[in-house]
Formats: sequence, structure tokens, C-alpha cells
Amino acid sequence: MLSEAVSHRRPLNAAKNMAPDVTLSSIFSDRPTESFAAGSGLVWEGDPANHVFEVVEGVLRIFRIIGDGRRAITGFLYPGDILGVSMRDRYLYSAEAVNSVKVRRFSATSFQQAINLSPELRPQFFAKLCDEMAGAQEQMVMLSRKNAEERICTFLLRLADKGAKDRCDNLEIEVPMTRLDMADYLGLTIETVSRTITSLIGRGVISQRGRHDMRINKIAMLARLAGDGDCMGANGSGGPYARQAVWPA
Amino acid sequence: MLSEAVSHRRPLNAAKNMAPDVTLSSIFSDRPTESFAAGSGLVWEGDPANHVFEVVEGVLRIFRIIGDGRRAITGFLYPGDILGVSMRDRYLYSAEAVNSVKVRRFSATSFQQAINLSPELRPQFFAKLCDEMAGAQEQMVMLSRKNAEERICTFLLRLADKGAKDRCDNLEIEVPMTRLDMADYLGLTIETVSRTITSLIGRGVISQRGRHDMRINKIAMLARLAGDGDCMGANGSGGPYARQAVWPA
DNA sequence: CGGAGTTTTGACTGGAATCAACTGCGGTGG
DNA sequence: CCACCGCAGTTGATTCCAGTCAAAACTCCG
Repeated sequence: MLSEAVSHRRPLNAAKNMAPDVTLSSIFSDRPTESFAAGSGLVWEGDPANHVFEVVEGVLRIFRIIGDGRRAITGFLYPGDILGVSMRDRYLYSAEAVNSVKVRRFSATSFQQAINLSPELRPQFFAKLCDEMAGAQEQMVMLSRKNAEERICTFLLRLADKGAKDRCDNLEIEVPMTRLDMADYLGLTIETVSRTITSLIGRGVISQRGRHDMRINKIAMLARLAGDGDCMGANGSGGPYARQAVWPA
Repeated sequence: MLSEAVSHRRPLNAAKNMAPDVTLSSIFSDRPTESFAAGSGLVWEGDPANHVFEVVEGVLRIFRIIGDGRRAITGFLYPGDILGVSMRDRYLYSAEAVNSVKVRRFSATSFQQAINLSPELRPQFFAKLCDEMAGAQEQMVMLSRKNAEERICTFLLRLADKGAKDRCDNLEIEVPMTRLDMADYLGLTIETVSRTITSLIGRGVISQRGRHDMRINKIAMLARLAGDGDCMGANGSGGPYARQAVWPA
């Protein structure tokens, strides 16, 4: 934990409030881009973590496979994201291209040195780690406490947010991944994903143009169905989890 | 991602292979310990992240509450663990004492500076972050793809591992948390937790001395029931997730 | 002893998984 | 061009695991 704590909003040694000239992704900028076809793998769980990748274009899926072949997708990486952070000497997970992907590759040791030597890069790196951690938390909450419809709605909302950064309207969303990817990410089966989406369409919450192009018609309804109701903070009324004293006994 | 990459097995500036004299927890060592009674809260989700805590004794639960009061415990912290890492300016989650807990408190900004100034501390800090990330991954896999029995067995195994560091035998395990804590951690209900444990006892896999003291009788069976079968790597036979080419197209 | 909280047990329900067709689409090649 | 195939997705019927509701048993303390 702690990440922003180790500064992030403002580089430590650059008090001037201008964008830092050295950014995390800038250290990849002179590297050639490599292309991966949809479905091809970049790294495998357990392999020595020799490289770090910056996603330039396309989407990656990050996953682990357990015992009898069950797959759990723990996240997707979009342009600007970095693959290989939060690794020890071996990759914690496998990564495959969801669609056609372009990446820039960097040696893990060089990356490590660059980070370690630059007081400008370090906070950005910490911030990345903490974002990743926050995302993992979010995912855990979803997987342990949300039903199928809430999961799908949460997922669609996240995609919309993601898309909002690129385009201006966030109501037309592109869904590059297959139903199987969605299912393995949300802890459901393809059938349940399909049924739930059909149901949302039936109620007019969303509509589909192509397989991978959706439109959100009722964003407020979608947010309500996502289930992270904002009863936060209040917590005054009884319930099983009423707040208790905050300070030492 | 990346963490060990930023070194961890060997401090950067201490080539001699002796234990580093400055450890992450040593920076807490001159701080007074504070006690929290079972059930009391240390930090709350959304509050400004002003402090970092080192757990000295006892167990903390880390959790978030969504919408209609559902609680998801995202982890437990044991002695030696640090609360408040991976935070940005606000806490991502709440923390409460499971049992009687002693902690040492440190200001987040001082902690941040200590980390940032010390090339010895930094790698340890990264390692912590990465361990946390690895744990989160593990948890996501469990929550999305394991059934009730597999979850309980996985949990008991983790407790056994944890205990093995303290005592010599890891078969007598202490379970400080309540069934409700376990349920909220594993994404189940207390009834299912109770039933599953009863079933394991019935089959002689484990036995119970007190409510919070268990004994593992058949550790191999428990590991098998936990479900992370080690079919890893192989992945040669068809299946929906056969490996594909690893190198660029 | 009593009462509140925790855990266990039982009966029943329900939501998602499973099993199984079927549709729709894009490519391929005769 | 169209028949054919393969794959992704949809839809339906049924099953089953875990959730829900309810009550009893056990524990811990005052």
C-alpha cells in the first residue's frame, strides 16, 4: 500500500507545476514497436520476467489458469498501460493479445534502473502500482459480492469510462473482447454473459450495433444496476457492520 | 507490475550478502505501540491517508462496503505487514482489528520520505507492493473460479503457511477471524462456510479443538481439494486455452 | 443463571452452471 | 456463386450449488 504517499501528483524535485518532461512511457519512446496478432501470447506465467512492455495500440488480456484448465482473466491492458510492472523475477500471469496489438519492449533490468535512478519517474511508477492495486480491489469486491447483472453493468461502465478518454461521447462503446473473455473476467459463463446482455438490450438499457459495438441508452439506469450504490460514509444505522470506535483502546 | 525487478533479493548498494541493517519495519521501531481492541477500526475507506501502520501483534481485516451494505474483505494483515502502502491520498479501504491488535504508527509523509531517500528501503517497499499484488491476483482467481470447498481449503492452507513461520509445525492452525469474516473474505455466506468446514471435519481432513483452533489431519488431501492443481506449463492438449505463438507476427 | 452473539443444522429456493440445439457470420474453396 | 465448414454467440431445458429463511445449540461473559 501507499503510493500516492510516495508522491504522484507532483514530482518531488520539480516544484514548478509543469508537466514532467520525463514520463514513464517516454522511456519507451525510442524503442521499435512490435505487432502481435489477435490471440498470440506475449508472456507466460512463471517465465522469467525479462521484459516490460508498453501497450501502444490494441488490448491485452492478463490471466492465470488453475488446475483443471479453468481460466481467470485478472485484467485488461489498454494503450498507455504497462505490462510487467509488479513482477518479481517471474511473471505472475500470462498475457495475450485480444485484438491486433502493438507494443514497445524494454529490458526489465534497464527499466528497473531507469526507475531507480530517476526521482521523476519513481512517483509515476508508484502511481501505476497503486492504480493497479486499486483496480484489483475493485475487482475483488465485484467478484465476491455482485451478481451477474451487476457485474456486466459494472464492466460496461468501465469500458465507457475508458472510451471517454479517447472519444468525446462515452455512450458508443467498443468491446474488443469476446464473450468468453468477458465471462472469464467476470467469473461467469458465456451463456450467462449472453443472457444478461440480451436482457439489458430487451429493457432498452443498451443496444447493439455489431458484435463488438454497443451503445448505452440509459447510463443512469446502467449505473444503478451496477450496484455500487453510494450509501458509503453514512453507516449510522445498525446493520451488521456498524462503525465502532476509531481510536486506540 | 515489476517489483523484484526493482531489486529485492539484494539491496542495490550493499553487495555484501549480509542482512540489510535498515529494514522496512525498522523505521517503525522507535515508535510507541498502540493497542486496538477487537472490532475497533484503524482507518476508514475514503479518509485522508495520513498514517501508515505496522502490525506488531494480532490480525487486521481490510474491507470495503458496497451499496446495500454488502461487505467484501479483501485481505487480512498479520504481524510484520504494513497498512497504508499502496494508498494514494485517501485510503482505498477500511481496516479493523480482528482480535486484540498492537500497531506502530508512522506519518505517511515521513514514511514516504524515508522510502524515497533510502536506496535500501526502496526495494523492500517494492517487494511489499508486489507481494500485495500477487496476493490480490490469487484472490481474484479464487473468487472467480473456485467453488465453496476449494475456497475454504485454499484459505486453511494459507493460514497453515502463515502459521508455519511462527511455530515449527503448520498443522495446528489458529483461526482468529469469525465465520462472518471468512465468509466475507471468501465470497460466501456464514452458513456455507460452516457447512463446508463441518463436511471437512466429517471426512477427517481437519478437526477442531476450539472455535478458533483447528488441526489439519490430511494436508495432501486439503491441498488437492484446494484445486490449484499443477497442470501448469503443460498446456499441450487442445482445450479452449491452448497456447499460441509467443513471438511477434 | 441469563442473555446476546456466534455457530451449527435443517428445509427450501433461486440464480447461475451445465448440457444441448440452433443461429448467424465470415472465410474458403470447389 | 454458393455449398460447406468452423467459430462465436444465442436460446432453451434442466440441474445443482450456494443463498435464504428459520430455528436450535453452543459460548462467552456479566
